[in-house]
Parts: sequence; C-alpha cells; structure tokens
Amino acid sequence: MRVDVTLHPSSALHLGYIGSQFQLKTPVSAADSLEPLNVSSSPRERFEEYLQTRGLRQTSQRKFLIEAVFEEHDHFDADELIDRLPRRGEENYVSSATVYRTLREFVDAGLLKSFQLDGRTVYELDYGYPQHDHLYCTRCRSLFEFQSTDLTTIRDTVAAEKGFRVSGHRMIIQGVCRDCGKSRRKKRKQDLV
Amino acid sequence: MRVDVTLHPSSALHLGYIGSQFQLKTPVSAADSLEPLNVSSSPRERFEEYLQTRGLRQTSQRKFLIEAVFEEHDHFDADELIDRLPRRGEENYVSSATVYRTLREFVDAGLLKSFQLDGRTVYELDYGYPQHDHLYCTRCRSLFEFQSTDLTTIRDTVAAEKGFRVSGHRMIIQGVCRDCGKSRRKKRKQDLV
DNA sequence: TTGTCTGCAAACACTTTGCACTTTT
DNA sequence: AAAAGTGCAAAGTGTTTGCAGACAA
Repeated sequence: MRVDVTLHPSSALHLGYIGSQFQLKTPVSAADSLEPLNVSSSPRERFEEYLQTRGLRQTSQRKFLIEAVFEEHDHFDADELIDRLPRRGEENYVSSATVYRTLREFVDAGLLKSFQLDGRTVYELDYGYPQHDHLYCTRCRSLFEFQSTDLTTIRDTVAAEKGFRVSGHRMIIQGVCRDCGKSRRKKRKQDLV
Repeated sequence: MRVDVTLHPSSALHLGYIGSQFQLKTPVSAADSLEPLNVSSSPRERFEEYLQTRGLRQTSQRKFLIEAVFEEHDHFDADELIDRLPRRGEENYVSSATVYRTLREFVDAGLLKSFQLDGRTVYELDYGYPQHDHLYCTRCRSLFEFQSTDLTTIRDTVAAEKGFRVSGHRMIIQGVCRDCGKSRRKKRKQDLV
C-alpha cells in the first residue's frame, strides 16, 4: 500500500530526540530551505536503532544509501537518487529494487517523508526537520518550503468538525515562482495552455 | 505532462458562467458534499463550446462520456469510471484509451479537476462547484470535502511572501474518519504499523 | 546456521501512443 | 475530401515482487 503522505509510525520516538547534539548539514541548494533542528543522533544512528529493534540487518547497501541520501538536502525521487549512485559494475552499486525497498524503510524509520507529485514519489528529509509545506513552480518544477502554524490550526479545526483523527496533511501551493515569473512575464494568454 | 493538480486554463470563461440557470444534480453519496453552484449552461453545453472553439469534433463517445461522468457526483478514477461503462461489445462501449483521452479533455475544458492520491489520478467535478479541499481517511480510503476561506488567505499570504504567482493549491488532510475511528478504536500501537 | 537481504528479471498497475480504420465537418 | 477521433495492441512509466544465491547475526 502506498499513501500520499507517509508519516513514520514511530513519531513518538522521533520527537523524543529533538533538541540536542547532532546537527544536520545546512541544505545546499536552499535559498528557501528551512533550518534543520538539532537532534540527538545522526540519521545513521537513528536508522541503526530502527534496524536493531526490529531484528533487521545492517548491510553495506543500507549503510551506503543512508550516506548518499543524507548528503544531499533537496527533494528527490527514486530515479534522481539512482542517477547519482554508482552504476552496475562499479563499486558500491545498489540495485534499484534495493533502492526502492530502502527508501521505504527510511520512511518507516522516520528519516524521510514522501509524497506524490507529477505522478512520482518525491522524498525529502524528515528527521530533524520541522514540519513544513510546499510551493511548487509549475514552470521550472521546483519545490520551495514554507512553514505556517496557522495552517495546522485550520487543519485541526476542520478535522475536529468532521470527527477526523488527524495523522498529517499535505498542502501544495502551485504557481509560478519569482524567477520564472520574471523571465516569461509577457507571455500571452493563449500560450498558457 | 501531468501536474498533480490540473486547473483548467480557461478559468476566466468558467467564472463568467457562475450564477445563473443551470443547476447540477445534488451529489448523492454526500452527507459531506458541498452544494453545487448555479451555472448558466450544462456541462455538456460547456463542453460543446470548448470543442467548437478549438475545431474539435462532437463524437458519440464524447457525448456519452459526458453524461456518464456528470451522472455521478463522487470522486472517481479512470478505472472506476470504466467499470461502470458498457463492456466491449455492448452498446455505447468506449475504449479505455478514449476514456483516458476524454478525461484529460474534460480537465482542459474546466469540467473536471484532477489530483493524485495513492498513486492514481482522481477526478472530481469542477464545473459549477465551489473551490474546496479534502479530508482523506487512510483506513477506508474515502474522501470528504471541506471549504475554508482562511486556507486560501494563508495560501495567498505565503505565496506573496515568496513572490509566487498562485494558480491553485491542493490541501489534503489525512487521518481516520469518524466511522473508522469508532469501529477500531481499541487498536494497540504495535498494530498501527 | 538461520533467517534476512540482494540482484535479477519478470510482473505490475496505470496511462500513453502508433497506426489503420472510421467518423465528423 | 480533409482532418480529427477511435479501438486495438503495444509500449511506456514508475514501482513491486518471486526467487536463488549471498550475507549478517
């Protein structure tokens, strides 16, 4: 089963770790990115813990992937990730089946969050990052983050009215970003189709 | 190209029609559905207009599909629609290729809106319906609608801050609906994974 | 040793497309 | 007659899965 937004089931544990020593690298491509929170252990330590408590194994592929994923701080999909991993035959090659399997584990472990965009599954770092939502530029297809507590308030109010027990939400604002707006400002209506 | 939420490009025209004679049937399955607005022409008339202005043709399949789609007022995906259409060999059979093609046209024409959920494309009536968002029950997988002008206000504020020109948004609140909450209230934590 | 994990290839679900034929204009 | 639309089957995507051998515990 695949849910549009997958929240890690072990969020209690997760929250327990917020606010101490480990600090994630600041996002690179990220004029608009949010500051990471401090967390008590690295993603890698956290994942080890997750594996241990479930009797799962620490394989070279999993170790390699966690480094690869947490090196970058952008949104990515499975394909983009696979593209920047070693090819078949090269050292540290990981099959795409394993990449898919491992990404799901990262989501379960609370390290990544995933959602659907343009038909594919997009992942982003979750562990140590504050809750946020996205602006999506339909022209250049990039994602920008924003935070709004008001949004959460509305969410909870609406949910309460309908008798819903909330587990999360996904808000995506679509439009044209500043840069794309600049470069193509004079587009005529008929071209917008 | 497929965008998570597809807004019809001809919304100016669309809006021009709100507020007159034609009134869509009230949604059926709809304890939680919103009231349709009055619009000046039926979806069918609107689609004819759309076809004419583009030099496209009125085929029996298109006529049949528009009736079939606007008969129901729920959310649906291509598969569900195909299921309630005549089978191959029967009268009025429409191939699934044509169903897919036509659904895209309905979206272009501003009759339907589409978005992604659980990996598939979900459609809902747009023409003559007010802007709204969704609650999604992850247990029974049903969608409920809600309206919130506050949400739109937040959206516009956020977008303005980031220099975005907004074309739309998609908010989905996930959780467990009232009914599902009742029937499985005593689930233990370990089962929730 | 035991059970998990991996890579491979095949399967999958959903959607799109090329093409020859049909239909609308 | 010309252009657009349809059905069919085949091809695409993006992702999952069955299985035999590889490996961590």
